[in-house]
Amino acid sequence: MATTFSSELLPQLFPYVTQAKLTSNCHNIFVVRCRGHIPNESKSRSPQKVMVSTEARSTQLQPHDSTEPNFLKLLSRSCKAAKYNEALYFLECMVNRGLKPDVILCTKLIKGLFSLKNAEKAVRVMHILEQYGEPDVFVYNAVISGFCKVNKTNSANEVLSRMRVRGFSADVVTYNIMIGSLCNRGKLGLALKVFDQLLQDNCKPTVVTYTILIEATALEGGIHEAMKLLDEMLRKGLQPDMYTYNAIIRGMCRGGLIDQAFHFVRSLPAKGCKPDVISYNVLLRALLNQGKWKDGEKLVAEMFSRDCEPNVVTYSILISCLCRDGKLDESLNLLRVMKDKGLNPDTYTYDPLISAFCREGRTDLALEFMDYMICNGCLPDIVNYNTILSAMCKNGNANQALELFGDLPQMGCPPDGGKLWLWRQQTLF
DNA sequence: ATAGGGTTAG
Repeated sequence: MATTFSSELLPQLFPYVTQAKLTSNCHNIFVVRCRGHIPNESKSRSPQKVMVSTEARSTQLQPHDSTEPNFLKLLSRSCKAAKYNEALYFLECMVNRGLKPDVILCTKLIKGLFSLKNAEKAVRVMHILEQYGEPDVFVYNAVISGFCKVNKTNSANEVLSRMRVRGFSADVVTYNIMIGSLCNRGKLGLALKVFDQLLQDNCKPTVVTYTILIEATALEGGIHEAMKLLDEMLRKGLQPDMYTYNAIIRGMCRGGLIDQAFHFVRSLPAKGCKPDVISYNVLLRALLNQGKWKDGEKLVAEMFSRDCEPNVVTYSILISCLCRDGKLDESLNLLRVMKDKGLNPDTYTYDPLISAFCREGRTDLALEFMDYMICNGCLPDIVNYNTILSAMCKNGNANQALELFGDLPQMGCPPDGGKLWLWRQQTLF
């Protein structure tokens, strides 16, 4: 089958890549060159990191020896620089010297450690606060949220009882974290039970609570049920915001009710709101999914005229749908247009193009394209790699796939659950 | 200092 893209277009778009095309193992060359830009947190705990600079000298906040570093300041700096392991070290130095830990910094630190997937250390910070400082509900919410995000419900519940034992009761944010987590895992029924608990606990739901439930309900129970929740929150005097309305719009679009979605969007000004770029993106996606390109174009024009300019996601949607319809030339063209407008394509933007090259049986071009994105400051994520790995396996190039697979950890992109999937693919051969 | 939104693979 002939490729649907013109090979002349590539050199114009990717001069750097095509120039290097003839060198073998091009992918790795780019990888090595670009890896230097990957920000890498210093994990150093060496004493020379704990130097006192003049501006780090003692202030009035914490009494300490003037020959000793100001650990509070160092802690704050490390947190700001997202060096959380280092920050934990300074926190430990602080409390070892009898200084009281700062609760706000510790909350940040907990979030940061969870983002490094280090729940254990995050819990250690909570313990330090309990022992040497004064934890508050923000701290416990951060820990509960961290556990919920990695689906450790039991640990989250333990923290919940722990905070209660210490005299803190769950607030609406605590409830929203738990409700949101359940909804994300498709357990709307349980989420609604927790919602009942919230009400019995004479805790007042907020617009966020209802928005979470509306989103999940639109997905599971349909838009009709979701609209009932919208009515309920209005009856309670809660004012929906664009998060809420966009959840409704998305629900309508997902159910194929595009006309109703448009009608709803047109009614927003009367409700004191106006559609934002997300509302438009949802509508655009729905139109293009039905192949309504003319209407899509009109909508994009409206975005410009309504002072709601297309953003990276808008372009990603257009590029994705063009690729789906086999219009690779136009996709590549659009990629250039968005870059000219100063928008930075991300992994979502590039993936449909990678996918399109793969569909043409050109995993070689897909790899080159990946080099191109790396050199444009966008590191491929696991989805991008899986796109290529999958194509390689399908084309019977399992060895090539395995080689690339082996490179993932050093690319700063360790394989996900797709590892199992890869082995499943392998058994086909 | 904490909670909710749009677009990628299989």
